[in-house]
Order: sequence, then C-alpha cells, then structure tokens
Amino acid sequence: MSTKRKYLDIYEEIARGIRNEQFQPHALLPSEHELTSMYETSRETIRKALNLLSEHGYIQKIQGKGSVVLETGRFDFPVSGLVSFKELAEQTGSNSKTYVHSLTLSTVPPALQHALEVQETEQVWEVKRQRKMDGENIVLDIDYLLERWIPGLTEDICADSIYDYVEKKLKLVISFARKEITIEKPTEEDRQLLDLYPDSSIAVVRNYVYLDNAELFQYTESRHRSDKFRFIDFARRHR
Amino acid sequence: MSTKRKYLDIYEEIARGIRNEQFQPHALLPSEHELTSMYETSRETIRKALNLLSEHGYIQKIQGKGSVVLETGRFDFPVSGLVSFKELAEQTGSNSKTYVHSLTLSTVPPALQHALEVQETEQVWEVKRQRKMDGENIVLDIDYLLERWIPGLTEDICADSIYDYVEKKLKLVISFARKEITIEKPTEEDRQLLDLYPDSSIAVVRNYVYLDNAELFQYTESRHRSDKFRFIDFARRHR
DNA sequence: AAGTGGTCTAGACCACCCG
DNA sequence: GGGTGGTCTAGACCACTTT
Repeated sequence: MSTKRKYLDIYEEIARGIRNEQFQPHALLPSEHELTSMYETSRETIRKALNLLSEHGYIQKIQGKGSVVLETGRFDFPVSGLVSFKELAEQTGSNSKTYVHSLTLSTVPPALQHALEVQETEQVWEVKRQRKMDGENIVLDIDYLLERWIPGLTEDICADSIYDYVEKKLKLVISFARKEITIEKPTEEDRQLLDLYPDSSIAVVRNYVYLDNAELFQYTESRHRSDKFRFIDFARRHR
Repeated sequence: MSTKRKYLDIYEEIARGIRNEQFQPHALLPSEHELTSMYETSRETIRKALNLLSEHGYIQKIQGKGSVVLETGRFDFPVSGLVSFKELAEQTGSNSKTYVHSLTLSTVPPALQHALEVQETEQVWEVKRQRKMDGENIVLDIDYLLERWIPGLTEDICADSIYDYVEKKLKLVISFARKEITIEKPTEEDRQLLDLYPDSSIAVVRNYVYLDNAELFQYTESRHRSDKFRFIDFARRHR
C-alpha cells in the first residue's frame, strides 16, 4: 500500500525487545497469527520481519512450534562484517584515534588492477591510516578507492570516517563486501607503523567493497596486530 | 498448493546458470515478470529465489533496473562458514587425511560448562583430531559434543565425518553456528600435534554449533597452522 | 484436532531508472 | 511513460508438533 517498510519497523521493535530481554532466551515469540493482529498487518509482512530476525541471529524458527529466542548477549557484536572502524569503536566503547599517514591520488598500481577490476588509466586514492586504541597503534588500514565514485577525498574526511562521507555526503549506498582473512608476517612498513611485538604475526583482512549498483569502489587491506584481533561471525547453514 | 519448494528449484537452476557463465557477470537476469512466465509461477515465488541468490552473493538487485549477475568465479568457495573439513577438502580438491588422536566420554569440563550451556553432570564427548594436508599436520580440531544429542560416537565416525553422522545417520539438522577467530600462541599440545614453524602463531576458530531445534550440541576449537589458514566471508550490509 | 510455521497465489500500489 | 524491483494484502493448502 504505502512505501514505508512496515516489516523493518516490526523487525527493529522485536530485535530491541530481545536485546532488552523483554523476550527471554529459549522462550517463544508470539505466533505469526498473534503478531498479525498485534501489528494489524498481513502474515507475509510479519514473516518478512521474522526472517530478518532469523538471518541476524535473533531467533530460530521451528516448524510446528514457533520462533525461539536465541541468546545474543553471550556473544559480542558486531554480528558480522561491513562495519566501519568508527562504528566499531563506538559500539565497543573504546577510545580510539585515527592518524592519516598518507593520502595520494594516482593511477592504479599494476598489482591492483585485477583486484579492482579497472583499466590502468583509472585514478585511485591510496590512503594509509594508523588506528590507535588505548594509546597503541593496533591497525594499519590501506585503502584504495576509485576516484570515479569517490571524488573530493581529504585528510579530514579520512581522519573521521570514509564510510560516513560515502554514505552521508555522496549519498552512495554501500551494499556488500567480500572479505578474506589470512595470517602473515609483518612487512617493514607494518613494523614502522604498528606497535608490534618481536616475532609476532599480523592478521590481514582484505576487503572488496561494493555499492548498491553492484560496482566495486574500494579495496582495503586492514593489517591488525594479532593479539588485538578478533573476528566474529554468525552463519546459517545453506538452506 | 503443493509442499514442494519451487523457489529452491528455481534458485538452484539460476545459480547453476551463473556458475556456468550461461548468465554472464555484469549482465542482467531476465526481469521478475519474465521469470514469472518462464517458470509459470507467481512473482513472490520468483522473488524468493532471487533473494536467495542475492543473499548467497550471486546477484545484486537494483530497483528500477534489474538483477545484476556478480562475479563469483574470482572468489573461492566456501562463501561462508558451516562447512565440514571433509566438504572443504573435497571442494578444494586437496588430498587430506584425518587422524583421531583421542576420543573420550566424560562429564563436561568445568571450563566449558558456560560455553556449552549445560549442567556439570552432562555427558560430553571430547574428540581430538589431527587434519593432514599434503603430508603435514595443518589443523588440530578439538570437539566437544553433547552425548544427549550425539550418542554412539566411534573412532571410525570421527575419522570420516562427524557432520555426516549427525545429519545422515542421526537425521539431525544442523542449522547455524557462531564463530570466533583469534590469533594465539601455540600451546605445548599444539606443538606436539601440529607441524609448526618456530615462533609461529596459530589461528584459533571457536565454533558454537546449533541444531534446528535451537539447541547447542557442539563446541569446537579448530587450531590452524597460520600459514595455511584462510577464511572467506561474504557480507551484505544491514538492510 | 488444533495450532504452528512453510509455501504459493493473484492482485494492488509504490518508488526508481531510463529513454 | 513503460519497465523494473519493493512492499503489502487476503486467502489457500501443506507439513510438522503437541494435546
């Protein structure tokens, strides 16, 4: 009928209720039929909200029984990827700072032409940022962003949040990412820009980030001091 | 009407077409309206199939334009977690072997009571397995399985695939998992059971695995030699 | 048998993209 | 304006769980 997204409102209200423990773990949510009358909507709309809750790890639906509330509190956020460093620091409540080590605009390095799916004449930003938590340099982020999509980048923007700039200023919508995690030996640059222990490895997260027009606009290498690295994932089995 | 899952058939047929490159990357799928007549079904059923394709990283839907085929070939499988070692080895085509180092049944160790959400009197299997690839011990898996759900475990089963036993013999359905990845220093046991380089770290994957009745039945620590560790993830941004 | 979630339908209106 | 995907509805039948 309207253009609102009623099912999103319902999803958020129930998710809030689960986080607040107004819905207790191991208990059942009201049935779809009950929710239909509670929210005065159709069953399919309720089911959209419940499916979202299920995908995000809030509930498990059981045919013939109902929707079981899962324990989210025992596990920390974020539920899964695609969160910016700024968001992450705010969620975990840690005091963090970002130092822009360098910001340059040039043609794409040959080694990255394949990763970025672009011609060699394409202009890309290269940003290197040190991420400091509790006084120590913990993460080195090396970002490559296509100038075609992300014009006008400045040091101030990089020091705050590139994602905020992309979404709030440029009004682009970040849609999905492919991520690869490996353990590697630190390079000379890692040693210079991170406060590493001798003989320690680093966790490298390579991120390919896409807009909602299905265009790749960013490739990022996040190089983490291994003792501070932690990755959390929630996965449903292939249906 | 029927109890079949038409949308799953459609999903699998289109996914196959994308993997085969019968649908080319960056091209558009037929519109929902066209697919509706092609498959002689309703639009909502088509949309269910397309949403699955989108969640699994095959397509990106763009309002007003259509469904863009994404490049899956450039990225390796698995798309995301919840794959057994046996499945993984088969997918990657590497020659792998599993050695059962120990298999015991006892009450739950106090340190794991919280992780497993059980009483101290609960009986649990402890399984330690060395995973060998190309002649080297690469992974040490330490599994704890609730005997209440998984009775009758044997060394032969553990050497083959516990997941196969759970799903095919016991007819239980594995539904979802929460995973945590960290980098740690090897323990003495790691050094004994893995072929490690001096001074190297290991990647530890802690897995909490649930059945479709929302009951936790397994906690696993997978301890990986870091130079062979690789984790791949596909994440859509919070809608 | 009653209640629950799972699948499917036919139709409606809306928002977005492009020529 | 015509085509595309996004949301929503009201109703139907099926499969599963529980009483």
